Amino acid sequence: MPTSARAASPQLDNFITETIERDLQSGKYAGVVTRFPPEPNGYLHLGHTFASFLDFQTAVQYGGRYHLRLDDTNPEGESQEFADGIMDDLRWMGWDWGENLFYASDNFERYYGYAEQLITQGDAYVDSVSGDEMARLRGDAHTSGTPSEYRERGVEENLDLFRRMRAGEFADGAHVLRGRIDLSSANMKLRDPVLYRIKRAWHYRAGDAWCIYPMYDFQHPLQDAIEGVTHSMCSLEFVDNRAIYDWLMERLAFAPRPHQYEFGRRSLEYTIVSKRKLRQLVNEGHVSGWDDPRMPTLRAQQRLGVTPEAVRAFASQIGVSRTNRTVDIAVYENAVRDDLNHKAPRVMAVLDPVRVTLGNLDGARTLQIPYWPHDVIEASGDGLVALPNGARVASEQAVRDVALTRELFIEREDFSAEPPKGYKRLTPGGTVRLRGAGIIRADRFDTDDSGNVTHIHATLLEEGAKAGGVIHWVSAEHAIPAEFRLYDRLFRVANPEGENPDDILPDFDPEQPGHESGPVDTGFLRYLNPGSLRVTRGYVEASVTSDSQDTRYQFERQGYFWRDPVDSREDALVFGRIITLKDAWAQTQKAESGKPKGEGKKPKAEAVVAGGVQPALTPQQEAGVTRLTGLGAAEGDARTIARDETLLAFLTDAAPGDTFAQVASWTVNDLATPLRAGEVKVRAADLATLAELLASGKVTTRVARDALALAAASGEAPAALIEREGLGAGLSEAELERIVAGILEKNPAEVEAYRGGKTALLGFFTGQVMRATQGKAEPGRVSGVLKGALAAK
RNA sequence: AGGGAUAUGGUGUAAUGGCAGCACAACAGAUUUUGGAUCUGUUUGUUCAGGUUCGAAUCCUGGUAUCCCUGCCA
Repeated sequence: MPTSARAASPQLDNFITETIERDLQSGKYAGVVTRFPPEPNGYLHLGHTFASFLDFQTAVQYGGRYHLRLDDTNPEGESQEFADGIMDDLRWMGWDWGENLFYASDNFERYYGYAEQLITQGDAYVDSVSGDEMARLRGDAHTSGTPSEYRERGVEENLDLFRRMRAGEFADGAHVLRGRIDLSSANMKLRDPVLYRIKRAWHYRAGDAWCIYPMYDFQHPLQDAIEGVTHSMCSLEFVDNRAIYDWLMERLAFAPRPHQYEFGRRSLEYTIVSKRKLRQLVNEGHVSGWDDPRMPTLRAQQRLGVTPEAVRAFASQIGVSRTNRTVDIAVYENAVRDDLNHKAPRVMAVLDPVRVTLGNLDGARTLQIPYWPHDVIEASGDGLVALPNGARVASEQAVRDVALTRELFIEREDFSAEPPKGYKRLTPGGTVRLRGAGIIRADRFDTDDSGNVTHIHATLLEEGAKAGGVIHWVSAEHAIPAEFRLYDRLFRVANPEGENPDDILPDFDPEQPGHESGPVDTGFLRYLNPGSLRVTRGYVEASVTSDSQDTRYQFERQGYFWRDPVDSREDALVFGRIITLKDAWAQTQKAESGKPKGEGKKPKAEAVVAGGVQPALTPQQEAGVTRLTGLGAAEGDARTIARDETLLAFLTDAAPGDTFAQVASWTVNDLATPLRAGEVKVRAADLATLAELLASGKVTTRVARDALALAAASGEAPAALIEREGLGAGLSEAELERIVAGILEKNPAEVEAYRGGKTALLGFFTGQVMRATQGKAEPGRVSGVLKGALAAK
């Protein structure tokens, strides 16, 4: 149920929601409108999950509206099939955008109108140089661009050419429409970006109605504005494009207008999400298709049997920030397991069978074995648990019939003739519990020529027998044969698109060419995991035949499985493994099998020795340093000031004398940033009295700095400000003690923790006192009084 | 190289001058008719060097590292 999943999602709380809350508070927008804008040229994958979740869930959280937008402005590679696929996948995830479905291609006419408006305003022009020439003229990082000879065409000529571009009078590439912004901008995006290009291509929706198509940088902001989007989120690589976004909004005077916010992408260990590489995997047959359960596409995850709730839980858990990050695959696996644990009834299947004969059992017994373990039953709120068909019943009724017969199968791995230390399953002469059926003892076993165990002869023991472990089993007569597909990670390394110098290919053949010399972009193929799909034939207990096809099970001790929705048939069952159970035994085995010890952790990056070097100063700057230190400024402050025109200029009218050092320090530490932003209204000359007040102990450092910040913003003289606010008056001992007592009373838990030894809380209390006294308390005294008060009683 | 962005345990993310917290992972123990789940506990962190401050992950200065931009893709 999407609704319950939504309710279960924890609140988004990140730098974007902070902005939204401010915007809502200030009344900038009446409500929140977001959009998810995929281009229909491929299928959605786990990476998109994050972006769509962020877009949609943010709107949900603020009671706003979310739009689905197909960003189909480049006909190449786009199709209705992809558009439909995207919509199917998003609906599977539980999203419902109702009326708010948009195709960029529906607005080609409006974009065109805005383009003419820009031309008319002189903000856009038709350029007629070749692509190569345009790239050359754009310049590079240290050369500014050169205007093309067409940049100064008149409005009429531009309009005429643009209309003829639309009319199809020119060949592809003959002309483009460019924004006239700034050819010398350090932001390359602003060097007259292309707005429209001529491209004779069949559009899957617009057909051949257009031979010019708008570029992303032009179309996207307009479409946001047309839809009434308020907060437009995109990934980090669009940071530079925001300048075009803002330019367009300003030139076309949209109000209220949307704003763009960028977030860091999330990639996932052991997966790739590059459209080109995914296509390569499909086309070259490394996987069976876009829905091969090992693929990161949503349709593949759907076929794998992962639930949308799990995918959403994952999306909400990975966090939002302004850094691209790679998420630990364990987070995804945990979300999948955690979701299935309470949804998947337990049944038994033997994937790799070996025959067991219970010599003392004649005839069949029918056992009733519970679908759920005790802990899931206990965790059920209403005391009811589900049957595979979904009906909720009392836990005693949540059972299925399982036949116990003389001939059984158990898992090959659950018998060991030479058990390793700590092995808890069946051994020669040893005992083990058959899940739900009792304890058996292995009396003897047969092997084939190569020593493989072929048959175990065992005895079912009486009640009261003891066994160290429990294994699963099925009746050889009653169980249903089935194929099992055991999926593992598609890649052997966490970062298949990276270098992986430590990687050793499993079957490395130095004769085989291509390891070193292969094209770089196919390098990821060498990291394919040869064991990513293992197929076995075994048996599943007969009870599953009466369950619905989409039942997800936990095959006890094996993992979560369901019928492959494509290949499984009534008379030829195929079960795919959604995910394994966690396997603590495998962990300890791996640990035992002697990995080199002392591997510990990787050494921290060496401290850079040259960390403390100061930049070289020009002779003139050196002279400035000498002059400033002569006036009393500290060496470090002097060096900072001498290198900065703004700070230097500010200090020219500072009073010489005892107060200079303090004023210089404030200039560097408190005023530098607002000074450079041109936001400081106070003069350095006015700061001398403040420095005197501080030096004479009339005000505390804290009050002085608060006054400084206020004065800088307002232009008022700081001394007058202190006078007006009454911040100069000292605090009597009695007043301070009263305030301290009040604070201790208000924070009993912290007081107790402090007395219990958490002395770090002294900082917390100090902060409380400073806040309560508006900084008037002297920190030195506060500490003493606090310690005294906390020690008392 | 010019511009832009970013940096908190193994991984991801909080802490908006005042207790470095949470999740996943790992480890240990308890519990268990799943070597699952659950419960308890533990280990591990502010990129570096200075500075301001009673107090810095947070403010200032400088360094380092990583990513993005120079498509008529999005």
